[in-house]
Amino acid sequence: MTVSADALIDDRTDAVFQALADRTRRDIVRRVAVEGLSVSELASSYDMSFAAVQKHVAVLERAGLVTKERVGRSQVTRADVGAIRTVRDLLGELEVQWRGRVERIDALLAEDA
Amino acid sequence: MTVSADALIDDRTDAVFQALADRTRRDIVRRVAVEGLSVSELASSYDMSFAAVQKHVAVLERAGLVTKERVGRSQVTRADVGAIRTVRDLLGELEVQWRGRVERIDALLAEDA
DNA sequence: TTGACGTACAACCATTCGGTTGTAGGATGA
DNA sequence: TCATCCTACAACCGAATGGTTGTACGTCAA
Repeated sequence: MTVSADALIDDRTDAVFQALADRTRRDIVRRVAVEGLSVSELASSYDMSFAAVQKHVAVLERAGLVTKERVGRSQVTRADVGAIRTVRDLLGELEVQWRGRVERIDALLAEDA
Repeated sequence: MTVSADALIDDRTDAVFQALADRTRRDIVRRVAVEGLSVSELASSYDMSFAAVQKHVAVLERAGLVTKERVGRSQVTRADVGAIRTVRDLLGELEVQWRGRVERIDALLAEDA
């Protein structure tokens, strides 16, 4: 049970970091964090085809960083509330483990002194 | 000047997120955050070739998340002190922008009430 | 000196990625 | 209704990724 759960978490984490590993997608997240934007509004900001931007939004959506909501004929994209916090927490966990290492080093230094 | 500086930051950020977008590499970072490990010590933990693990370490090193130090015939890998914090700060920045959006929504709700 | 160990790196392979163009379908306004 | 706007998606392409095996080089111990 926990094995498959861990695998799911890993899948999710893979997807999230992969999604953020592209500057266009990071820029999209920044912009839709400020206000909801349609795909075509987003597309007009970048020097690439509409389809390319559409793919980027799809990647972000699959990673759960962004949600889409149909409004009339446009599809309004918004940053997901909890997702960014989740990523930061993952990094925070890493930082805690790293801090443990630093404390060990400090302890060793104190021992020498 | 600032343009090229921004481009460099983007390159770095691309590399960091990309490096963390693989569960084996995340696991390596976690482990070398606790204690320095040689590449072969790392390699013995994963069900893949030595060369594959070596490549993963190289990716982490290029992203600046990890440093290698020669000790005898082994190459001790350690998590880089500032790097993880840098990544967390990047996420923090995103979260600040997202929080700005939430405050706008709160303001609108207050207006209605 | 000679093995054995730890590492580096090249070459190769299948798959994924980031981009393109083209086609098709649902919603809107005249 | 009909032209237009916005979106969706398939097919394709070159480059990068994640893995493999094989070869070569430095370092240590006997």
